[in-house]
Parts: sequence; C-alpha cells; structure tokens
Amino acid sequence: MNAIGFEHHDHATCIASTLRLAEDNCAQRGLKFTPVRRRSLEILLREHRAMGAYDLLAVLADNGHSAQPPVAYRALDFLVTAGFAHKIERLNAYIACCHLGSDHTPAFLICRNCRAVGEANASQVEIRLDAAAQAVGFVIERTVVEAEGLCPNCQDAA
Amino acid sequence: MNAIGFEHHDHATCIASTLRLAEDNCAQRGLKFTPVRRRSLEILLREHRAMGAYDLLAVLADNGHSAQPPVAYRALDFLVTAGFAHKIERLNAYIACCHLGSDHTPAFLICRNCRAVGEANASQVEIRLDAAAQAVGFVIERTVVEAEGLCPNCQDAA
DNA sequence: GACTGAATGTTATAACATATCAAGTGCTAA
DNA sequence: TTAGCACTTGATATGTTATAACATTCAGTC
Repeated sequence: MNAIGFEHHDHATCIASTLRLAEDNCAQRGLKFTPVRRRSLEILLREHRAMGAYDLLAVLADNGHSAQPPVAYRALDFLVTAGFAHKIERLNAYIACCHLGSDHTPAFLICRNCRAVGEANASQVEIRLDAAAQAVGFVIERTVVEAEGLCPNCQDAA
Repeated sequence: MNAIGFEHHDHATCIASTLRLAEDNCAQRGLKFTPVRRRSLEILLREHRAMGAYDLLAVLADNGHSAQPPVAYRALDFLVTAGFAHKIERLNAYIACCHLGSDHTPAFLICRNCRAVGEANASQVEIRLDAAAQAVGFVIERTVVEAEGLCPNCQDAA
C-alpha cells in the first residue's frame, strides 16, 4: 500500500494545489499563513501520513526552524483550527486534510499494523448520533470517527 | 448534571451488579479477576466518569497497592480488553462500561466544559463506514466514535 | 518439590503536550 | 512618526500520558 489514503494520485500536484488552496483560504479569512505554518502543512502533505508533533518538529528543525515543542504544537493548532489538518486521536498524531475547503466531519481508517491512515470519502460515511444526544439533552459540536483495522497491504502480508 | 452519563440511577446497586457481572464473565471465559483488576473496575464504577490512568493510580495507591504507572496501565488494559471499560481517546482517559455484557460499538458524548462523559445508547447510534472501507479494501476491526459538545448542565451555565 | 505461565513489583525512560514570559513584527490610528 | 495593540515566534521549563525491560511472586500441575 502507498501512504496516501490507500490510493494512488499525483502527489506533487496534490501538494501544490492544496498549498494554494490554503493560501487563498487564509487570505479570504484574514488568517496569517506564515512561513512556519506553510512549511508545516507542506511537510504533512509530503508525508501524507499521520505524523506525531515531534516528527514534524524534527523535520522543521532540519529546515532551520526553532526546534522547541511549542513551535510544532502552535503550527499544528493553527492548521487544525483552520481546517487544513486533522488530529488522529487514536494515534496522537496529525495528518493533512484531503478535502480542504469542504466542510466535513472527517472519518479515518487507521491500519493497526503499519499506521497508515486514510480519510474516508465523506459521501460514503454515515454517522447518526442526534437521537442519542437529544435523548439526554446534549449538544454535539464535533465528532471524532476513527476506524481501526487492516489496510489492503497488511491483510496480504498476514 | 450528575456524572453518570447525564441520567440518574441507583449508584450502589449499579456498582455491585456490574462487579458481579464482571466476575461471572471472567469465570466463564477463564480470565482472572484479580484484586487489582477488581479494585480498578470498582474505582472506575464509583467515579462514573472518565479517569486518567494516573488518577486511577492515585486511588489505588491510597488503597495500599503499588503506585507505579504499569500497575494502572495493566489493570486498564485488562479491563478494556475484557470489555469492562472503554478508553476515551479524546481525553486519554478511561471509563467503566455501562452496558457490560452486550457486544457493542460504544459511542460517547463528551462535555468539553466539565469533561463529563456519557455512553450513548447503542440503539440510538448509527455508524456506517462499510462503504468507505470496502471502496479501498480496508477491513475494520473496531471503531472509535466520540462526540464533543456541551452537556445539559453546561449549556445552562453558559 | 520443581516446572510453567501469568501476574505483579520496580526502575527507568519514551512520547506527547502545555504554561510562561520575553522578544519581535506588522498594523493602525492619533 | 510613533505609540499602542494584537498577534506571532523564541526559549526555558515542566507537566502529563505511556511503555520497555527485567526481577519477583504466585497458582496450578506434573
């Protein structure tokens, strides 16, 4: 399996176009797409897999940025808040968003063997918690959906 | 709001009966319900909220058990594997299972203000990821569903 | 009693995350 | 033009969550 959500694609184009999208998006919303932030998103896009904050930090350090944890966490916080990246709670790791621009409740497929992560196509995902929430008077703001299992490649290997 | 999943219930009875259920369940499956494990489940049931491993550890220590992290993590691992407790990934915390015995994909409602956690009634939850998984050949083994928002009490407070 | 496997005790450290305060940067409004 | 403000970044320290590794104990059984 490749690491790009279990499917092939033109990686270079994907990175470039997503970065441009993010740039435009920031301009529209008055957010500052600073060098560290841009570089962080670029790194996440390039890896195209879930990275720990310290993984990101190591790459940033190689690029001459300050190597203290807050640098990575601030950048990640910005990217997640802006919707350019997601946190994978199960792994305490972060991944660039595949569907930048579309408002979506992301759902992830996480391989327990190789830790590859795919973001499920939103149209194929259905989550219904409203009834349960309403029943107890709870107001949902955000939903984490993460499926753990085996990716195609690791099934073959087993 | 109380801390028991946003609804009142007879707490003492709940603890006692769940412990008995767990005991029977272990006997049937040949698992060892040792003192630390039993005590850990009892603590989780008593608190009836998500506890960090180190929170549990502190209580265990008060009870004369060894106070090293692995003690808590081993007990929690046993309880989670046996299905007697769940991990709340969003909080890196653990909670006793409300529906012990029934095989279920749990879904949680987590208050971002007071950190209270309710386990949603399985019958009111619908999760469909099969299509997305099938599309890429991924085999799902387990699914994490956690909704974050405001519980009834914290809505009023706001 | 000696073997076996599981559980527990213990030390150390890895991995993940944030509080705090100082310093720089860019905007804007008097 | 510069004083003030909001935001970003730099840097140090520390807090929190989790596991590796190895020693010891204990229950069952041959």
